[in-house]
Amino acid sequence: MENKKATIKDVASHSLVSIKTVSRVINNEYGVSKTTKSKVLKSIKALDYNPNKAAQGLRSKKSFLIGLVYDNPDKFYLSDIQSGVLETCAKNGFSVVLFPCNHKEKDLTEKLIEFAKRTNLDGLILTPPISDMKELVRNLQLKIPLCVVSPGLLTSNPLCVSSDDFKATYSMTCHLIKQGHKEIGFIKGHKDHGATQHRLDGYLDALSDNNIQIKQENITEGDFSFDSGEIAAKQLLKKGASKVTAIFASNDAMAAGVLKAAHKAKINIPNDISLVGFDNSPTASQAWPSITTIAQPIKEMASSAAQILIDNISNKSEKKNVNKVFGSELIFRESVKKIN
Amino acid sequence: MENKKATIKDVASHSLVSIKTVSRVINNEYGVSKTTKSKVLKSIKALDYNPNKAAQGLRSKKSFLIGLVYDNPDKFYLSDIQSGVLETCAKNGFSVVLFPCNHKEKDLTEKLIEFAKRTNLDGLILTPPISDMKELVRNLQLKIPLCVVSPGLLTSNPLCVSSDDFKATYSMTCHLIKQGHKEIGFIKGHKDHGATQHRLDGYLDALSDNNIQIKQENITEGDFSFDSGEIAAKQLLKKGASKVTAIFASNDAMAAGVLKAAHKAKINIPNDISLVGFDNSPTASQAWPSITTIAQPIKEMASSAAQILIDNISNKSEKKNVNKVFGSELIFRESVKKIN
DNA sequence: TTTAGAATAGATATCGTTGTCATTGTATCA
DNA sequence: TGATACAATGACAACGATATCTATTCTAAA
Repeated sequence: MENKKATIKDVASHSLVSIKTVSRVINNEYGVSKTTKSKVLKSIKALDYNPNKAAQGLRSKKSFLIGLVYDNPDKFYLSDIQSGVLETCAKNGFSVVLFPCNHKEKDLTEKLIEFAKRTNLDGLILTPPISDMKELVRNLQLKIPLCVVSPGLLTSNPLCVSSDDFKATYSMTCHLIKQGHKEIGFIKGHKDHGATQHRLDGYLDALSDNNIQIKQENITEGDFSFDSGEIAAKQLLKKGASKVTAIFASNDAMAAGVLKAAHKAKINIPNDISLVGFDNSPTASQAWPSITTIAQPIKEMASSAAQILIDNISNKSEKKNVNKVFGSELIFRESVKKIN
Repeated sequence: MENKKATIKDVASHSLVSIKTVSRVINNEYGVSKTTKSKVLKSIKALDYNPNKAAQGLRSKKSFLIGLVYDNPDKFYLSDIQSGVLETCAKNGFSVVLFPCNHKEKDLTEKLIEFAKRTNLDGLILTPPISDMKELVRNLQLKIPLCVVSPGLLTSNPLCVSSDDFKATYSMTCHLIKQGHKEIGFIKGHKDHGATQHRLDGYLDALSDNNIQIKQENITEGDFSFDSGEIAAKQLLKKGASKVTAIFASNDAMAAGVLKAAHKAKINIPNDISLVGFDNSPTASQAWPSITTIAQPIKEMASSAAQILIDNISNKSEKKNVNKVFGSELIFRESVKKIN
């Protein structure tokens, strides 16, 4: 049978110091001599001691719990976000509480506050499209430490990690142009996502900068879902397959939808039409043909968000405005063909 | 500004009862009159009181935390598992702590025990392939309440939810046979997953029961990954496309791999070869052609696992052996064609 | 009426930590 | 040498709930 769990008292008497000193060692506090510290550490190991989180939390008014808020149907994206946050939190002795939600819900702000209070969270990480909701972010950050991931617009929120969607889409569009494409269809993302506008802007600016006329009929609505990609593709393609020579889908799921539509319409990709996506999800590499796309370090971003948030919670030091921006990478595959 | 959070004392003095009575109300304990109860509940609402989990946990030696252990590359599967567990835990006032791991890790049992101790978990939910590790399950359940999801073999573990993989694969194989297929290729799953054997057995028994000869060359290895499906398909197909008329992949990811291999080899599905998968993941519905597959109520299973575990933790009553079995559903799509 | 037992309520100890403040020891300075 | 500063340490209260044990009130049966 297991012995009872060791407490700080056991460690204290084992190493012949006061419990306060043990506490100091546990929390890496200032004012413990090296010899005492190593003595205590030895006892901790010998007794297989783990601080009781409940007691720590009760006394220090912390819960060591961070909430991860999301409303994103993309499982691949979510999975990366989760593992990034998870790893960093674990490293810092924090646990993660998931909060899936519906960003269209009316009382979302209240629900989140209620959730944070009920669960006694130390902080919250918001992912798109929740991080895009300016008003919500503003209200929420008055109540609880926040770190937002890829917000649509730079808000007044002090803690933030973001990606360079504009630059990435711009580069990719230039790449298509360099491959000889001039009539490039574009499928927009979900209108509630900040990234949607950034990606569109990258596309538009690249066209302008290359003196290519922007045509509204080449730009279609989508919502980041596979189905919306398929529908949008039908629209772009029915205007005569001769029209657009390439399609830029705002994410890989929609690009996969385009692929399906093309298959159905017996349009060959990339021979008839080139295709690019965004996200570098497995969908893109597993499709046939494999899809040229843009990779962002989602996991690193999430990891970084967690670290920034934890530092902010733990540090009594001044709160700086942090906004870490991550770069993207173009991934070239089979779905793009040079023309002319 | 927010007032300080209300404590049980505030509620007690607000409703003019003792803190113990409030505690009784919170915990739905026996021995509080209806009038007192409603009075207290009113105060709780009025003061917007939430019990402090840390204090509750400290005193009652519970953490209200459940660990979800997984090592599964299938994001869709995981996502369903997570949301099922999450919902049920939230409903019961529990939080979920995720524990991704590597099932091949040597000291996994120790790591898990360490994790459970450090985080002070009240219970653990194990998913495949961790739930398939008999030895680990046996050792672990001595230390902490456990609920296993879809274990390969019925262990002595009292808490368990499982699916009828055998029956499902059997039915689907019979379906293929009814469509005129006799040479049916089969791609096995990862050898460490219990489901792998069950699914194979369903296939084998269906062939036997229909007096179809079992051919070892029609059965290939796989590991549930897209790539392994593609490789296995190449094997099955190179033996002359005339050989097998249908392929049964043990999951959808591998079925998608088969699809890619077929595309590359200019083999038309379903006209040249029929294809079925297992899992009913989005992969199957979004593929072109869409893939006939088998749906299991993963989310419900996960939800049920959480409920069973929580009941077991909370109930002082006798611990029954629980093994809830869930049925499957055949989903017919475009990838199967009747022949002859 | 009496009384047993159920229903209800309260006083106080306790869980395992950290916070506050006091005390000790030791090196440095005038 | 004595004063002083500062590092190192400890005693004890407090966090907010539940557990235990005791006391009161109410109800219904004897």
